[in-house]
Amino acid sequence: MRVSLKDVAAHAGVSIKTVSNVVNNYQHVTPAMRERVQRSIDVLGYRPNLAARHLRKGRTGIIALALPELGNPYFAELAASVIDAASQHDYIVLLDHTGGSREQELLVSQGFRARVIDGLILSPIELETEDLRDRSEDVPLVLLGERDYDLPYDHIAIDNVAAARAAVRHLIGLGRREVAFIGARRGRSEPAQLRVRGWREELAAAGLPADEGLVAATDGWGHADGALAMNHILDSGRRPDAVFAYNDPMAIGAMRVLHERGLRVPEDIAVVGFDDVIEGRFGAVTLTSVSPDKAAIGRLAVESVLARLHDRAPEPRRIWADHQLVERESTLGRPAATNRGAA
Amino acid sequence: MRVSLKDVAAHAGVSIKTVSNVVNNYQHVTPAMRERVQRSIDVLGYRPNLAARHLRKGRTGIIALALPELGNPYFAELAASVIDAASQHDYIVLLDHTGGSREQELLVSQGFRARVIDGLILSPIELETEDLRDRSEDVPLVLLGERDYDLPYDHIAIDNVAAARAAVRHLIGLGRREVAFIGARRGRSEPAQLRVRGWREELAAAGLPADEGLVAATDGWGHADGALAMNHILDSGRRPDAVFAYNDPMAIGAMRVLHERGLRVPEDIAVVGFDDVIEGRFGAVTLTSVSPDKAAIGRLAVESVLARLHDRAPEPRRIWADHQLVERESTLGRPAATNRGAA
DNA sequence: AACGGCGTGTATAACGTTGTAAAACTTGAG
DNA sequence: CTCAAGTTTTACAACGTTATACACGCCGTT
Repeated sequence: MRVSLKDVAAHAGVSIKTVSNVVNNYQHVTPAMRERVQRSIDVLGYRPNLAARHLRKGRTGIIALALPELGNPYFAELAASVIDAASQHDYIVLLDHTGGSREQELLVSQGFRARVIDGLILSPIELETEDLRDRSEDVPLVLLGERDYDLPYDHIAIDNVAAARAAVRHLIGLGRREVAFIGARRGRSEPAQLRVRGWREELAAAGLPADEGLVAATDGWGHADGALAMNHILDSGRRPDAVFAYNDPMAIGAMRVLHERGLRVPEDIAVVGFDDVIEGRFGAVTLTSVSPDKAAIGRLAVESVLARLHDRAPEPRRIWADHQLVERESTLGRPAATNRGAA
Repeated sequence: MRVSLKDVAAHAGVSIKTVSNVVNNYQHVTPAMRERVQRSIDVLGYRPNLAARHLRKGRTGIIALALPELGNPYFAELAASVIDAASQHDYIVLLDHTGGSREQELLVSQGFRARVIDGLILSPIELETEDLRDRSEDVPLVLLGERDYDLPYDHIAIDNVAAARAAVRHLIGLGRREVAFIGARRGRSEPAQLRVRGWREELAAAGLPADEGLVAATDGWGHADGALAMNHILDSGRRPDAVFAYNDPMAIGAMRVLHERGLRVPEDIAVVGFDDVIEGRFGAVTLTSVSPDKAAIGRLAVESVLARLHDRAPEPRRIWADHQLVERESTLGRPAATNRGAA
């Protein structure tokens, strides 16, 4: 059986509370007493029972991180950064994945999935503002990612509109004129709305038409969805000279299709992705991408949720993380002359 | 404040234990009483306190899954499969990542990282047999992956030697004669030993020499490590006509180097990876790979750890999951004639 | 010599739940 | 109408921890 405070107390010949005081570094303990108790702790191999501590203090030391998709390396890297940040505050991270479905996101936000947590960091895809409005749960919630919510929760994200505009501006600067957008999500909600808006705004700023036929909606956000969307655009007879994808896996899926159809990247079509995942640096054509500061996002998310947990909670805020555009082969140089007006 | 059994009991005018009986579907409760209590539960919005339940029962309902690397999509997919399998048994998964370092793996195996778990599924990289031998922790442990341990724990893996032999046999069957192996790990431990052994055995079976100069050791198992290893082999003046990589990211890293150096895949050099990650299906050259049955591995791991937890524990066993070789473009066709003996 | 104040250690009562054993109700037979 | 046997409900203790309030001894001061 596991050894408890009582056993240590008996072994050291002191009261239970004194042992507890030593374990918790309570200040009013003489060095002699502290050492005597510590020796008993070491001898017996005592380790505190977290359930009992939790029951007493009302804290578990666990925060949950709910992500739509673990398979996407962006989220995997983000998870790693959250886990690291949390461990620096002696917190453990319970990873959950929602599959990006509204139903699962709702369950998570209302605390039905993981009921042993002090705080929750949620990266929603389909969840609506109204879904969160009547959240009865009392564990602190921090939102992550692109969606725009008007709610009393901290929200950490990069400036998606600005980032998308930078990507499109880069393409236009290379002489591209017909920039497709891949990954506007199908369905009533529009999670990619900010990036589409950035695309639209930057085209307008450059005096170019925003051809809505160059915006491809998809069901998911994986390689296959990007490939499907690219095929869809090309099958419609359009021939853009650039593609901006919602994320890197979709960009890579699109590049595969371009390769299959004999279109060269970047000569015929330039491609820009989003998230800067490692995979984009090792393809036959390396991928230009918007690189969010994942480490900062993870750190800020943990700090926000812990701040709220410890009641040092300021007003709910929107916190911006940095981003930058990383240029690689997929946008190298100006378009090949042959491509213009080929259709 | 949160509502407890006591509050519900007061509201329904019954004892605490009766409410508990209703919550736990205890059998000796009249339908009338059950409904009356249930109504109070619904009205007050009662939700059980897991910490108290844990303290009382000694179970948390959480199992930990410790993986070396979340960024590798193989592990991400595996994690998803474990999470799904666990949720079918009403268990929650706490994901931990060790970075593949011996120190972290040791901490995890001894329960210092996550101290609130009923069971542990660990995929070790560097951990030695001796490290686990004097494990004092009493939570059930299930091992995952390639390492070969002679210890009283369940171990779930595919037959790595057979899988590696199948990959090499496929290459030899295509007429390849100089097959390099990328990813024998540097350092005293040799986690890739089974796959190297398969490589060696199959070459021997085909009457081909096992040129140890074609085995490249690396520090890690990512894209960059594969690229480094490939460069190392080519810089040494050797010119293999096939490469078998420890995993898909390394294979893709190697393919990038081949592309940069103007070597064609598969004409000049065929490439086979391991794990069959999604990324391998969307490169300019799709990747032939050994595909382990990840869903089965996750399911078996969860079932093993829960069996041990519930004392239906049989002898420690080695459990084999299926695998198959998926052929794609990177091994399509026979070698180009020009390449032979080019060096 | 008595007293207040301070620093250190201790008994006790929670936290919310479930297992045990006993009490309180049914039911049916004599 | 009583009693035994069975069914349903209840009181209470325990799980391991920490907060509260108090007791004790030791100072220096009056």
